[in-house]
Amino acid sequence: MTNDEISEVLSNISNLLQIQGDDTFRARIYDRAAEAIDVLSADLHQLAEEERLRSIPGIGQAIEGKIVEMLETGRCRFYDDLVEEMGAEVLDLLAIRGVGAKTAGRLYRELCVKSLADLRAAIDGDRLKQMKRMGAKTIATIDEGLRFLETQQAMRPLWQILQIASTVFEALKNCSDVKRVDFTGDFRRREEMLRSLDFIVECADTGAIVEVLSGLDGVASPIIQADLHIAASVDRGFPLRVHCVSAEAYEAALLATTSTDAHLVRLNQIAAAQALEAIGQPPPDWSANKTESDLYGKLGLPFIVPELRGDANSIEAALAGNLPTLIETSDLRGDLHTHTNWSDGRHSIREMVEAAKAVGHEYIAITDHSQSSRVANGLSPERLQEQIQQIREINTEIDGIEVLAGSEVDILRDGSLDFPDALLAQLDIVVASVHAGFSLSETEMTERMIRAIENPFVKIIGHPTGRLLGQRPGYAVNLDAVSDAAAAHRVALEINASPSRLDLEPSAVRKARVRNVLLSVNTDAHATAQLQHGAFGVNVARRGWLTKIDVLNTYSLAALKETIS
DNA sequence: GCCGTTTTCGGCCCGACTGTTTTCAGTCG
Repeated sequence: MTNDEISEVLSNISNLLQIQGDDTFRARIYDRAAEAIDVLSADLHQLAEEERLRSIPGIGQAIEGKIVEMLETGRCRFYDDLVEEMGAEVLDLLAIRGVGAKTAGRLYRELCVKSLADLRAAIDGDRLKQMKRMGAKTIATIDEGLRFLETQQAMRPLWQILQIASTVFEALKNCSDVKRVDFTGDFRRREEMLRSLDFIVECADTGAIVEVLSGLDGVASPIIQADLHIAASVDRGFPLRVHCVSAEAYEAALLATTSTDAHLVRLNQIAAAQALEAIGQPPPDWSANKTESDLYGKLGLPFIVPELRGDANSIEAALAGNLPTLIETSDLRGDLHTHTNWSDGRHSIREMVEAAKAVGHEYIAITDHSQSSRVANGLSPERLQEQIQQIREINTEIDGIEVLAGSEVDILRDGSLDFPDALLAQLDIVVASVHAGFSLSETEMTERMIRAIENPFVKIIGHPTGRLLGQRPGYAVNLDAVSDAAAAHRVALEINASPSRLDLEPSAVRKARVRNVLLSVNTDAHATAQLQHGAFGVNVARRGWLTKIDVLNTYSLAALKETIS
């Protein structure tokens, strides 16, 4: 098992113990151990071999034993027994905004709520009212949080499906009956939230596909459906579909399955105007043996990339000759939002800088948290001074990359910043973000963010809506007003590339672009490996119609410095 | 369950905010 997997098990143990009503101090120890492993730069296997697991703060004899068991057997019996007894679904309750371990525990023990569905039934059956300290407002908050999760239940964040997606892709590719395979559907359009995982294969034998899928860990109940589709599920009931087609029909089917209905309907209107049969299932004769490019060409259109096939707008733009040349991941020349172990990151400044250099970046900004973010070990003004000093030294010692001294400074409730201007003035770049006080009204939040934008030292607004994919909607804010202010003050809005954020989202990016806002695709990396997450952000940027010049960190170092000076 | 003791049990932790209370319990970042 990997560090991350072991950390997750320990964190789940902590939550299950708390829900069960165990001693909170005992339960929290598991969470602290999970956190300690989460920020650990060393490999647990290595530490175990050297018998140094106990050197990790918060890990004693008992947890050491469980870690060793997991490393050796891939299982933890103590955890398995808890799951056996309580069910794994009770952990889903903790994803609800406003429900922590205490409330989940009371719901579990007093109302026998063991899943989101149980909670829905309890709320609808008015059973929460009977609990102590459970007033109308609290119930409404829980109901609202649950409703949000219910809207997300049929979807999965892209990152959560990535691993199994690549496993299935490789297995299909290696199947001797399969001549060709591609991703299609939501995944190929690079949606950040998927409704299904779709593949298209050139293969005459659907039975062979079922056989391949049956042999894969993490894929459940593959069956052949009518019209050569194979349906299965992955990741607790998430739909997986494989479309089997002939060589002649392959690319027409790829086009049809990649496009949303809106995109395909518009394409077929154009086809109809030329007296051509509609593209669909089965593909018409005129499309046989044509590539996707040929098919668009036949309709008088340039090739439209999958990311822009979510609606018909790209077709209108193409007809008008206004299709943008979209940004590529290779256009990114630096990262302007990263963390180190000075605050809540895993690695040192030097490690982050070396890793950024390995990614191919020309510059990296170190932007640790500011003093108000106490849980994130935010830097005091004194520590920031010290860090600036150290960054300047490292910059002279390391060749081939420029290290910028920065800060991800909190935007306080009133829109003022968490550090005085005199300190911000010493930094090369300031990212300003909201980390607390999410419940302001839209007007207040908008004013708060605009006030931050108006600060002359602020160059980027970090994760502008605060959303967490599938977990938390963004806070109420008027993004049009924020965009206008950002454009006026030449402050960039961030596309936070952290796969669990992807904030701004594509439609907001597109609106910002129309308002002449500069954007910045940053990883918000808290560990060296996360410096490679830029591609997730570029997906969003592409779906938001961005070209290279719309994105601050595609600039050369000189151009960047001029822009942010 | 972990940690650190003038060493074997007693205390664990960060502060703002909210809702349900009338002094506090719980969540969140």
